[in-house]
Amino acid sequence: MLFSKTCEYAIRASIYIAQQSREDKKVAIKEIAKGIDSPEHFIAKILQNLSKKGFINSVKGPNGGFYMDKKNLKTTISDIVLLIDGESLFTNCVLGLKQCSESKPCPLHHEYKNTRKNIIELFRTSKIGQISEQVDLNETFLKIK
Amino acid sequence: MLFSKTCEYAIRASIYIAQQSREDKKVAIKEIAKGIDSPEHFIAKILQNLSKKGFINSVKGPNGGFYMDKKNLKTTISDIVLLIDGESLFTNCVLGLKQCSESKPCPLHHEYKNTRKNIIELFRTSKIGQISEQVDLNETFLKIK
DNA sequence: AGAAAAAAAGATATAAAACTCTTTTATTAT
DNA sequence: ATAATAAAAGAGTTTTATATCTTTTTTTCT
Repeated sequence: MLFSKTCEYAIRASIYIAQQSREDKKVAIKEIAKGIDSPEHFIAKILQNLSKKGFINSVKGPNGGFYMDKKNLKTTISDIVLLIDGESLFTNCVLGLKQCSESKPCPLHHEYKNTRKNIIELFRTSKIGQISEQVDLNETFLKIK
Repeated sequence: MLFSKTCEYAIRASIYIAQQSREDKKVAIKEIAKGIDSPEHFIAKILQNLSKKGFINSVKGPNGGFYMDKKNLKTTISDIVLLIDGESLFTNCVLGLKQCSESKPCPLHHEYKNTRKNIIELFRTSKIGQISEQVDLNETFLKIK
């Protein structure tokens, strides 16, 4: 697994919120949990965190909920991964060595270099807003039963 | 992280054993733990498992220890990952959807396809025996302090 | 002002991963 | 045969990730 469960949910939730936001809808936790098939209380915690860090917007009270403004629609997968899982996927040694580097490489360092570049590039260029469009067109899905 | 800690240790230990085996040395758990900088009792469990599944060879008693025969030197990283972490890295949806597929893809499915192919190819073609040669030549390292 | 809705915050519970310790079994050398 | 060595096996602990439950705060609507 590349991501923690928390991170998977965070990405899926962000895409869900983005999709609704493009129609100017705010969505409540309960709806998000259903929409991405995640535990309600768990995703609540995650949304709280995303909100505190400014990746999503929120309004309390009746007719409140979560949404994403123009700026936040430009958030990338990479941004979310960095927030939730930290930079380890992008920087840590694939074999878990603390000091692995170009000059003192682990046995997989050079072999893995290109793949890592691939991963970083992919997630850096994937914008939540853009991704959500495909979901809106029913080309891709956030939950599958 | 691509691998569990257990899997990282398993790979490093296998490479270490392979390296020593090419000089026809058997190695004890204690030496392996030192050689790859891992918790001794933890790696013991992992070696037990690798041995039971036939990926490494072992002999009990004085002058005993672990080694790899010709056949086992051909073991790939992929083989070890499959044994320890299972196939999830190679097959599971990157966003954690249970039913993600070509016909019902998650929002990252197509984007991630190539990267995944990369990962699989890399680990399928990386043989422990071959990797251990670079370590022997001090070109790459199993622990770095 | 009061009731209801919804997120924020805090505390707790459960499960899985990582790690440790102890006992047993097999092998070898004296 | 006995003692020593080393892996195998079993059981236990600690830590981290995942998930749940409860209370508080903010906002809106009547």
